[in-house]
Amino acid sequence: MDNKTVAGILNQIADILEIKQENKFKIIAYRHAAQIIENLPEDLKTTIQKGKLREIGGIGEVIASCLEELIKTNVCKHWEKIKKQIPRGVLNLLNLSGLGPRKVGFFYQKFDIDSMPKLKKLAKSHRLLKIKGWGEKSEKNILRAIEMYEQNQGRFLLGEIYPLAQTIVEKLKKIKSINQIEICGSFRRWKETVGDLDILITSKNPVEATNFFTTLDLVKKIIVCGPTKSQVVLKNGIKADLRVVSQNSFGAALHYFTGSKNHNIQIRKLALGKKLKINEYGVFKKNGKKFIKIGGEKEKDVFQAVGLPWIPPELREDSGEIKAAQDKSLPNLISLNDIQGDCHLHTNWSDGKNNILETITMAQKKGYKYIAITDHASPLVVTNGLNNQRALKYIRAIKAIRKKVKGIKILVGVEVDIKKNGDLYLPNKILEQMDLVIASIHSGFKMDRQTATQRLIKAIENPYVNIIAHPTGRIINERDGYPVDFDKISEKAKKSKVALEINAHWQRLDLDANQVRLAKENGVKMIISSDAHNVNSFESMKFGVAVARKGWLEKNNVINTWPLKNFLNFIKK
DNA sequence: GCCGTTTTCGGCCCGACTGTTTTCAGTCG
Repeated sequence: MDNKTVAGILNQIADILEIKQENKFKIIAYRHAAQIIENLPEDLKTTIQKGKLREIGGIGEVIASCLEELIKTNVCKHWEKIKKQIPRGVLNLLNLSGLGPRKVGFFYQKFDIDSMPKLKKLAKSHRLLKIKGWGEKSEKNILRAIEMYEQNQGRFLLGEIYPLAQTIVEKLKKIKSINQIEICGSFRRWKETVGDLDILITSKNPVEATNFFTTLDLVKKIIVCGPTKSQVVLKNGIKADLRVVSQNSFGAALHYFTGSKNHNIQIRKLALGKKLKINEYGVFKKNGKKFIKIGGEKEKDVFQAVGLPWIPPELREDSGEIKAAQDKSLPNLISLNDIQGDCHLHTNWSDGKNNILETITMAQKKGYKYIAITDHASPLVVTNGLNNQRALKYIRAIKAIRKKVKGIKILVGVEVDIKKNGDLYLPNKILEQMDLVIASIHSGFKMDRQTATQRLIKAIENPYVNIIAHPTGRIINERDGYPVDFDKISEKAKKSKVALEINAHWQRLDLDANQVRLAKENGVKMIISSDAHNVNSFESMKFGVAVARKGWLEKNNVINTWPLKNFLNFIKK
């Protein structure tokens, strides 16, 4: 049972407790635990084996024993018992916008509604109108929520939303009464997926700003429209919120709407201990019965009020950043400007779009000091991969072109497939002619943990391999990665001077932030690569850097932030 | 259910908007 499944079970327990209207703090405890397990960088099973489960804050006796039971037997008595009380279909209704546990519980008890079709039928029958507190709008909202759910489920990938977000900001910037604009939420924290866009602005004329926003040509539907808060659904299906605050509250609002929720809760708890109140309007000090505002224009006011330095948004996941800030041990995070070279690039020698020279020209434009051309060597037809003969020609071609290029070091590289048995698709006598060898898996994804681990370890042991690309093979929201024993891989990679890749393509982001953090703790070096298949995709680098930042990486952890000499030294084995 | 440099019991973050109400519960983030 993987961590995601376990987290799902904890959330399901919380859902049931909510519908049953149990103690809300119990519910929060289960949800909190679910989030902890979901963000755990290693297998829960490993954590349990190491005896570290009970050391995690937020996991107490009850939940810990439930987790142990789940890992051991795939079931847990408490869960088995409780899930019989509320049908699965009822829980599913909680996914409808505007429907919470009270309403869902009410429908189930009063009308035996346990599925969306039944709920739809009920809303259309107008039977609800006879009940006090329910009117026509409520009925319409239920039907609208079902329609929206059917059209669009789940979160959007950051990379697909990024250009849209930029467009919205550009449009809002044209309104004179709007001063500051910032997209907050998981977008500002650079989460790999975003559920919605939280846009924060300051404006002298909130009504004008709100009207402009809700009537943008990108808007499909208006859901909420108040004087300071509005919410719309955009044409691609994502929700976007606009909040308008005054200038002197901007910092507090920025912090508040950036989240994460759990991070905010921790900060506000600290504030309570100092007899302060923090909300989206500012930091307030208690004076008798009144509260006096003592800050909030700048985001750092919030942190300062609770005795902390400013914490970068990427770290605000309630995963140790507050303690690190208290201990003055926050990492000095890597930034996009630190990247000296991109060493995973494809050209039209395999499945890339541009030729070698066009690729080099783009690298020069980006100001890189070095790059590696790394076309596929693979039996897969779709990759147009190099075989032995073409690989030799390819090497000669790059060498011929690089003679004519100045100011940037061009490395001859290859991304060679790792076969099922862990051997590489090219023989060592060809690999030894490359400056840099990336090994990666492109087929045979269905492996158990031991097989996958062994396959990667064998590749790492090859004396010519420098980098393992997209180490888990996942595609976000499409394909789970193969399960690997991360400790073993890390240990072997460290020993063999092999770097693990952070693949910056926004559909991959592989390693992910939690794995990156674990790799850092394990002392493995990493490399951030765009895996660009055309020159426009060089831009993906920022998403990879974001993953590195979310994984607490500093410059020294990432070999392509190093000067050329040090980089070459690392890949010379 | 979890937690503790005021606590092993008694707390647990905070406010806007909606839809239906005449003062508020439910939902959301």
